[in-house]
Amino acid sequence: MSVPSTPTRGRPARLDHARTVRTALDLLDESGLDALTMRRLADAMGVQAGALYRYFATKQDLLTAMAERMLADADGPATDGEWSERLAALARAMRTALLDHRDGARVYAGTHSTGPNTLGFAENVLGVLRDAGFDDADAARALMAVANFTVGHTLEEQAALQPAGEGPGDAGPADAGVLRDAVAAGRYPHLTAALPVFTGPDYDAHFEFGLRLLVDGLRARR
Amino acid sequence: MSVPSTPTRGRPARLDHARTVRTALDLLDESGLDALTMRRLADAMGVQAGALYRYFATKQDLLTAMAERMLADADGPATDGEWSERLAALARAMRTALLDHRDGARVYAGTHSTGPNTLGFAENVLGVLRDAGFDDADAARALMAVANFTVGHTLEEQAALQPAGEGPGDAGPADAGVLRDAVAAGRYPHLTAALPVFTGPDYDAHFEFGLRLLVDGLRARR
DNA sequence: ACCTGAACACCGTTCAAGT
DNA sequence: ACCTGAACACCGTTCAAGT
Repeated sequence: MSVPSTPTRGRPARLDHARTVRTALDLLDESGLDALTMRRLADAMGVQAGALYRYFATKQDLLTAMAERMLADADGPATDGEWSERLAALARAMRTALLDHRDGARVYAGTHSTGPNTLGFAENVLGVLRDAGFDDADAARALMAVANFTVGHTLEEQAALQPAGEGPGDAGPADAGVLRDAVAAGRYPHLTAALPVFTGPDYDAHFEFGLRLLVDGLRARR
Repeated sequence: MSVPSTPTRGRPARLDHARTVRTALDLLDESGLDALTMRRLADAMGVQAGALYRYFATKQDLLTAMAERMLADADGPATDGEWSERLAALARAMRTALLDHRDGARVYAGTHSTGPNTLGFAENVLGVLRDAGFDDADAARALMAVANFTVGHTLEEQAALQPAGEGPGDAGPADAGVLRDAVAAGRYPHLTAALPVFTGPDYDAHFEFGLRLLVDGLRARR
């Protein structure tokens, strides 16, 4: 009882689950997913690479823990208002949570967390939908549709964001020129007309458009 | 003029772009993306790993060529009928093209092809939408929404398909049990109700549901 | 021109041994 | 109990040298 309540006193443990995940997310933001290696993470924690395996059985487990932690920011209390606006707010929160970390969507897409943040988010979305009158099957499938769209969109958005040459997938600003040249080289009248919309950087509007389609589709179904 | 028109006569070249991409897709189907290394591909072609770099500047270029080739199967002539059914048919063709190869969605999501199959597919979708009366911006954004949903969905579907233990992301059939346990351990009334839909393997229905939402959303907008 | 051989600078993961 | 040191079995990529 008389021991200090702050366990950081005394010889601080160099490694623990939460601190390691936080450091990994910092490293992700600084250098991207491709540069996030167990060795570099160990370095950042002042430890040898092998020591990480006392806390994470595999690198995949680490990535899953990172994905779970990201979703903490999307797992807030549901806003009030109409079901359609509450659903949209949750989808926006998910996109924002992934955008908050470099390669966030790639990390999320490559894992399958069953942690409280991930399940809590799903629970919130399902609650909004079931309260709105959708049955179990429709609510479940609507959640999947919204989540899959959001992940697919954010994957694309973050690929377009990163500077060319970094990470896989030669997306990025330089990609716009490559795409323009490729479209110009062939006979793509429709693509030529639509090209300015693609190369334009207004991903907020793109996301809102797709989200609107899903919500309106759900409204038509109710 | 008198040389044989079949260049396969004489000493056959061990390497060429198209044959290498085909072999890489075969290897992908057999062993999955994580087992697709430049060394193993070189082995399958009867060549040293370094030799591949005469045809592909990086492994990323190889993956992009693979993605481009996959989409050949989605780039057929547009069917006739109503715009909504033509659009749905194109989305289904894309999903099928990705499903046709193990980890197909992961390969596709990690690349940004500007080849004729990829651009041709986009051109087809845009043509259907613009012919239906959508303006350039709406057509472009509708294409993105449908493509992003399709990729997100198929990513999820293929992750759930693969046996546990293989590839990253401990999805797979075993994942259903993990998810069930996690849901049972917490207080998730909505998730508990919806769980059978998630663990059920009817991905066709899941895809059709999301696709329907998007199409109905577009109909409401026209 | 096309490919080999060998190297460079890394990886994830394991595990006996130290403290 | 927690971490080190060192190894194992690999990677993607480069490049002089061969044919």
